[in-house]
Amino acid sequence: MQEKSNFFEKVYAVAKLIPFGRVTSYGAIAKYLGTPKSARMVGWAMNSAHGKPEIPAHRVVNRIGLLSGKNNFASPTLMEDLLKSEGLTILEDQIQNFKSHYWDPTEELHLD
DNA sequence: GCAGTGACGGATA
DNA sequence: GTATCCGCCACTG
Repeated sequence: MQEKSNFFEKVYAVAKLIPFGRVTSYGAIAKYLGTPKSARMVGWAMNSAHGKPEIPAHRVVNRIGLLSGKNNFASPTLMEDLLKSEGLTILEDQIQNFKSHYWDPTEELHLD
């Protein structure tokens, strides 16, 4: 099948590469795709990721580690619950020590 | 077909 | 340092 949006496919690919206990930001993925300004589209892509359980959308948060999309999950507490299960600390819908768990695809994947 | 909106982010005032 | 605007691409109304 022809992918209507290659952008989404890339987002999914990166999201699935996020290691356990790590998190990244929409902008980081967008940047990896070469369109750092399209961070919104990354979030939109994650919205489509609902039908793709292999995509850890809960590991994708905004730039400050805020669970901005938790409301979009099956349950608003599912996102933080999953993150907590990965050893992360969530306080007021925000990842504590987010920077330490931050996973940048442009660095970890060694952009070639 | 046009306009508005969206799980964001950076820039400008 | 805080507040507001614009831009990005895709989807819905």
